[in-house]
Amino acid sequence: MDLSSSQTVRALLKLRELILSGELQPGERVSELPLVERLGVSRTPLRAALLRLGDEGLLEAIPTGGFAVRGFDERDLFAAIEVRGTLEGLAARFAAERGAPDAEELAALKECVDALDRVLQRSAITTKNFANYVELNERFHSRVIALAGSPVLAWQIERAITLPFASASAFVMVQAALPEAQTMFTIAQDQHRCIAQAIEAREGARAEALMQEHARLARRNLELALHNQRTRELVPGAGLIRFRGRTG
Amino acid sequence: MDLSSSQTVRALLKLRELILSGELQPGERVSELPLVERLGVSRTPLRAALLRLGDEGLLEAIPTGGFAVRGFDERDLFAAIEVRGTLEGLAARFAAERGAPDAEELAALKECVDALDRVLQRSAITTKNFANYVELNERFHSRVIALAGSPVLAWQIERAITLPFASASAFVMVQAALPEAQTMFTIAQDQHRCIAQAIEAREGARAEALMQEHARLARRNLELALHNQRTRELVPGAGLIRFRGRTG
DNA sequence: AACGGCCCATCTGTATACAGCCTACGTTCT
DNA sequence: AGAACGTAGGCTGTATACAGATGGGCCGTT
Repeated sequence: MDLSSSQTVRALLKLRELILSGELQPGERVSELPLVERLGVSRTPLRAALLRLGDEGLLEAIPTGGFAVRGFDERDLFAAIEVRGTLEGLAARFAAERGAPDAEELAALKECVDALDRVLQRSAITTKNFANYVELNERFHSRVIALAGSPVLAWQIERAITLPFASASAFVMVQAALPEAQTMFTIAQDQHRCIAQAIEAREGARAEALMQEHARLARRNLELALHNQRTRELVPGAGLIRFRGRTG
Repeated sequence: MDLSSSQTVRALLKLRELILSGELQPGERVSELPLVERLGVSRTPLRAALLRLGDEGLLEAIPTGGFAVRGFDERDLFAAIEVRGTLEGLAARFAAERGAPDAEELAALKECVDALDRVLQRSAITTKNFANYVELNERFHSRVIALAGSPVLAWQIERAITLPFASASAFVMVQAALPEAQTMFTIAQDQHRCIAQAIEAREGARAEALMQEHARLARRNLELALHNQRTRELVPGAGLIRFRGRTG
């Protein structure tokens, strides 16, 4: 059976989109029957999708049964980013301290940094080369994790970034809309390069610290974005975030 | 509906027990129909349990459909412990660096350390006061996480320790059977005390480092246990572990 | 008019029937 | 005898029917 077009996957994607787009408010109960006709799938695959989103953290179980949309505040976002940075930092350290790192994978990582250099040197990040940057950025992170050589760690990181605003490129789109954009991209890219160097030089502590700081750049982007009415709604899953004070 | 005695929970517990006890071999396909009669539940709650165990990491999805029992090797266990130590270290740092820590929660943490002292000073850890120690140990870890004051971090840690050999007290039972038992308990308890002191003194880096090292004690216990034929089968989920060389 | 109890609508949890697909075994052809 | 093809069995994915429980609304009473 083609899983990529299975009813379960379809329900999962549609439902996740429904939640992230804010059509379902935080705290709101997610009833099955209304969604059955809304998503065009039967209850069984819908339930599977609900269970999955519950594990992902977008939904929380209601004690009496069923699920409700989970809400987040700023501190939750910061914590999620810090968790990702910590785990990716661990991956960077593992990669650096590994006994026999794959020379090919190391070369692939450095190639990735070079490719990012070319994208950034060519021009400012616009919507045109934006997707390209995001893809390279994600590839960089994937390669560091691959170099760590630990399936369990990779799996845990994967689980940790299921929250929409925790992943590495969650705020890149926000970043591009900020006045500080170019500075941020420059700093991030320098961190990419230093991390690759640290891994190659077997400097585990340095690689770890750099990767953690790299994640904190995402936090700074988020802080800037949240204090700006215009960029606020660009944050992924903005509808789930309970802003302090008045809402945007 | 009483969730604690629901068919889904019953299936989940029985199935988890079946996997951890080794009745289902790693790599073996977990078919639904045979389990329906074996567990006495219908396919629907059984499927829910399978999905859940897939998210927990005990099962892995088969590309063509269904699930298989996941296997682990020593490196996987070490990575899982390191991940837990890293996240709990983060929690300890959060707890230490928190703006206004709850004085009551801090007192509860110190009370927990004192209680552990009393258990350890009274006598050697035997099967008698063993459960007591495990409970206090888990309470200590819970209280540090509570002091961190981050629901997202707590949730991520909860998710990270779903692997049976990743949790804080996974190897305590093994530890008690080792010749080095008393030394290990003494060291662990000193770490407990120092972590509490570091949190109280707002020494974030120290609290984090201590908690990480505390987790590495579990790793040392595991290493000792795995090199001993007698203690090897005491490791939780031992049936899932592919030992290097010949099997025990 | 306010409060309490009863009833109904609705929802979840569960069981089961059905359809398509994968796999493995047996048979047949070369 | 070996390989390839066909068939049958079993398995998963999906849909739907049924039961228990829960919560809200309405009506009656005070």
